[in-house]
Amino acid sequence: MGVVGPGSIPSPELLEEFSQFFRLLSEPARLQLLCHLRQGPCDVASLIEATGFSQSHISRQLSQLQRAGLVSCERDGVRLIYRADAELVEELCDLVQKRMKQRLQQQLDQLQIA
Amino acid sequence: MGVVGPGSIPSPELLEEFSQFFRLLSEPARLQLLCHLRQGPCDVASLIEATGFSQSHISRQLSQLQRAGLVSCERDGVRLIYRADAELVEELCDLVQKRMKQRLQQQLDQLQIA
DNA sequence: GCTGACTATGACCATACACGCATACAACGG
DNA sequence: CCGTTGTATGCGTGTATGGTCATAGTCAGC
Repeated sequence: MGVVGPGSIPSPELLEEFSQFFRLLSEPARLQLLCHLRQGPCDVASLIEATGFSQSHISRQLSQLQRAGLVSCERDGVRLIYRADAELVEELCDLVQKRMKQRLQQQLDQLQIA
Repeated sequence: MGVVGPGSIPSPELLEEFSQFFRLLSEPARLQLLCHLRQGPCDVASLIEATGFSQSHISRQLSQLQRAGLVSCERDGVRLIYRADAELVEELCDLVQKRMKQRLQQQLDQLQIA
């Protein structure tokens, strides 16, 4: 039984925290950055190159992810090397994807019957 | 190794799907509705009562959740009884909460040292 | 069919925020 | 110290969407 599960209603504060967290992942740009960083530590220039976003945008998104503890950085001279810190995001995505597959399979089965 | 994990960059389409899903959970109102429904099937009137939101708002949010397969409904005469369909959301929230605790504990430990 | 209860939808406003541009700030090399 | 390079931030704009009100649709009973 989880915090959201049967038997309990989370406090508004907790609800707010959850939603803020999920909001971070609700932006393709941020998700994309996380994916790239998950391949290994990476400097900002590469992220700009890989995503095509402006430097200022990248910077902002990274700082948001950093505040949430999903990403951290260290200096290498004048530039920053970012790294993804938690496998949490992958676990979340895996769960979601598993569910997506289930749903599609069910819909397929429905069509088989008809 | 997951879809987001080391070794792969999800396609833009998949990225979009993930973000759309997380966007659903990024709204406290929807999360709240899910929590209530997770306690058991529930009619709309009760949800309005419990959340204080307008009927139209509830209706819209529920239809979004329904499209995503997180919620379903059946008629009881003229009214609709909604139910939460997947334990997925609870699993997601549990993971996030576990991570939140970890982070807070780490910060606590940092303060203990100083 | 008409009426009344319940739900969905169109129109609308307010706000949040994704982006880019310009610029200020920080760190290294000369 | 000053220029160069790399990163953060103030500002403006456009778009998406949360939220409400009014209204249209849907179902049961008379």
